[in-house]
Amino acid sequence: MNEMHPIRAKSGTNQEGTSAHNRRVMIDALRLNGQLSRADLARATALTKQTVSNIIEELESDGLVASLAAVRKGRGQPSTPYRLVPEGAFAIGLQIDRHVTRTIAVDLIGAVLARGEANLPAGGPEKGVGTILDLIARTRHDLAGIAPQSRDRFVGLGIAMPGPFGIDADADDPWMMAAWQNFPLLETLSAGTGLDVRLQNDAAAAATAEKMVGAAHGLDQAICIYLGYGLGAGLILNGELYRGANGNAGEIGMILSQPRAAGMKRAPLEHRVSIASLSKILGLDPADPGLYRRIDEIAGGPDARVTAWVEDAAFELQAAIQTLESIFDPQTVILCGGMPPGLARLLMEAIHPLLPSIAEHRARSMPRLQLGFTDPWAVAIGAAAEPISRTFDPRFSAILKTGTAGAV
Amino acid sequence: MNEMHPIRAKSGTNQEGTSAHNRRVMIDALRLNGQLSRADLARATALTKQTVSNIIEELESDGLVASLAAVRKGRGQPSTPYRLVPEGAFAIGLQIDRHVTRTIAVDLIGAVLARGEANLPAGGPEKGVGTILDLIARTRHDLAGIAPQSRDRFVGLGIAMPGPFGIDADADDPWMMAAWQNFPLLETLSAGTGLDVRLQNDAAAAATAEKMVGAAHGLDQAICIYLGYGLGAGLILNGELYRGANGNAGEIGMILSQPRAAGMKRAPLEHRVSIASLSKILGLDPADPGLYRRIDEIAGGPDARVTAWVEDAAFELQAAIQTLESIFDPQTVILCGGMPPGLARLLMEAIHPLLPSIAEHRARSMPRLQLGFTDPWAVAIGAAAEPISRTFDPRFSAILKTGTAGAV
DNA sequence: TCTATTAAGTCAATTGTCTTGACTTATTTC
DNA sequence: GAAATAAGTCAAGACAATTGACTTAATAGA
Repeated sequence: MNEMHPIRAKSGTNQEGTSAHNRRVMIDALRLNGQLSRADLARATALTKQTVSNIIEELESDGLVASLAAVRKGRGQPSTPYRLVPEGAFAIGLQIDRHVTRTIAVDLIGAVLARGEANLPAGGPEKGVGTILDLIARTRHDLAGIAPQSRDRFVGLGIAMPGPFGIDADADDPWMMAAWQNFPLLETLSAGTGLDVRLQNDAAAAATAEKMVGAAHGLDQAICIYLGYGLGAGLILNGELYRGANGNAGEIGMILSQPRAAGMKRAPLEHRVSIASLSKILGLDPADPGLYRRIDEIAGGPDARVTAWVEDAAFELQAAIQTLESIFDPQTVILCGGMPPGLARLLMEAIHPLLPSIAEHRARSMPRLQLGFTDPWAVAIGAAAEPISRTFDPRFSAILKTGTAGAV
Repeated sequence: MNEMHPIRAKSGTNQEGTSAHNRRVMIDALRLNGQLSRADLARATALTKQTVSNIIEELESDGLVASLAAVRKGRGQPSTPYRLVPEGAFAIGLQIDRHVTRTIAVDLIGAVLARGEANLPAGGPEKGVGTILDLIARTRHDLAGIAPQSRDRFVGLGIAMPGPFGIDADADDPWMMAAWQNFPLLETLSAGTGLDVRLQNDAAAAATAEKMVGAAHGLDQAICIYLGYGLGAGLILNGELYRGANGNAGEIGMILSQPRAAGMKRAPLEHRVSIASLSKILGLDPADPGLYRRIDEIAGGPDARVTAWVEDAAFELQAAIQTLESIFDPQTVILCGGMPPGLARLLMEAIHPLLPSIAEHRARSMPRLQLGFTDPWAVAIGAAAEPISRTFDPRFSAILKTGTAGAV
């Protein structure tokens, strides 16, 4: 029917989908609980002992899990716990951040094994791609020195860069991020590295990092506010990063804040709450490689400009947090970003007390707001964690026949 | 391991999960495309013809799908299209809305077959439950008159009432909604009706209605703003209603709007954008059963109070829509609610032009904002649609062994 | 110290579901 | 009228989880 319109339908599944899901569930359970016996896994996943045994045997021969010494605990045969093998998989993360690009190599458990950094030449992607490919090659080489088995065990290359994507960007953007967005980056890097390449915005990457090895580890509903050069949020909903219809979900920096007084105009939140805005106030050059150190110095000794910025940013963040809580009803909100830890602490202090919200409910067992990574490398780590997550985390689309199944 | 802490893990799946998913996918495809042949279904779902044939045969013998006359279209054997059988399943929806309660009976395709309404007696749930059970019984009786087969084909009872849930509510709430929330409603109604009972807030129910039979039909990423006595949003993310950690996602009425001038305090959005706030301004009694008619009359003839409220509400809604677009990057935003259509039109006009946002992207093919149901019955329809959706729509949790699988 | 109990884990057969490839049927095109 | 095309069926096969009995190895209790 409907020759004209394509038929809209979700994909079906089969035994392969079942098996792939169950393998992912095992890995996820080991990631969350550290180590579990086959019997533990059977109970936790509602599968039978036999099924778990078969899957674990497979995963072991694939080099993804390994057994530990048997433990005696009470009556019955001692159990043999299993753990993830860090060297079971590797991924590369690439951050493209205006004037600088960073690479990170991580293993299956998200541990950072190698990193690299380079300045991006002026002139946009045509020139920058060479630098990037060199940097990736160098990082892979470094990684091969530490973990020779990595050569055959890459699951992908994750890229993080500032969003939003697919929007006609400001012409006056000095960093030519618009040019980067229009450049066929995925195709070029896929061809240049032979890896499976995906793109996410930097806030999403930061959230991926928090989920894999940070404050959101084990949480299924968490909102990560990422305060870097810009402002964004990574949305972890039902255990997965939410991307929206066009991959631009979480662009809270583009929210227009209400005019605060008559005559004031609505302005994007990012204009008040970002390292870019702070740099502007401090008269610093955002291209300065030592920017973070400079900000750290200035923020350390009391500085009226910093205090005013913090107050203003905190005012907006209070509202943003209250808004996000009202909309998402998350388990927690995590503030992270590429900023000096001292500045992050000032912000956290200024944000408290939080505005009242539905987050103040009876069942709360976790702080409403937590501080996540403030390391400038967190985005690159998240970029690297994305292929690991995509390949090994249980998710709906991994079950479907046409879903991007990954390789588990 | 970890005797103290329960093991955290997702559930595994098996052949049953596979089969259940594939059945749901078939039903979903027929719902979206109206009618499809087995071959169409095989192509659309990536399953084999044989598998589709087996599943369709089963669904047909279960009375959920039926064949239509064969159609010749080009070379090859004519195809036999299948469609959903409306009488294949039925559900009851119950709306509890302060002074009034409504019931709706729908079939598999979401068509309304019976409805009922009653005033809720003062005195809260202890007294109200009797009224409700009577009303449900009456609706089931009416339905049995139209569709005798409904007796054996109920998939559940969906309840919608104002949220948020689990929050210590205002003591000065004149409608005793807090008492309703503390009352063991699900248990009582489950025992009283023998049906599977679920609860959602009214905005979520409105979104469920839009998804099943309204403006969000076939959309996977849509935000429904529900403007009724209160204000809320129903979030359709990846084709499913998002509930948040505690079932309170979408409570945008609780967002504290920024002070608009020095000296003004932050106030919940709901205080400006709701029928409650309009009633207050107009000096109307919200308990008046004729409230909507009265508002319609007043809004019809130019009225300065209405104009001022519309302007104010539209100002806030502009910001709310821009915020939601920035956060979710949805395909569209739908404004719906329990208000006179004339008022809805005034609001829609006043909201335009929309504030700029990432929704203005290159690939846009749908209006950023659409008007959905303004029928006061929409929430009850959505409540009734929820069990249908839960039972027949493809979703992750339906695949899992311990997921609430429903009965497909 | 011996025995019963408990729990982990394996073995072999079974079941349920999708897949495969050949086949039948019905229609249009040339 | 023959060839091409597409829908749909048949029967055997493949795959993955399940079942129930069994083995192994520990502790608890008499």
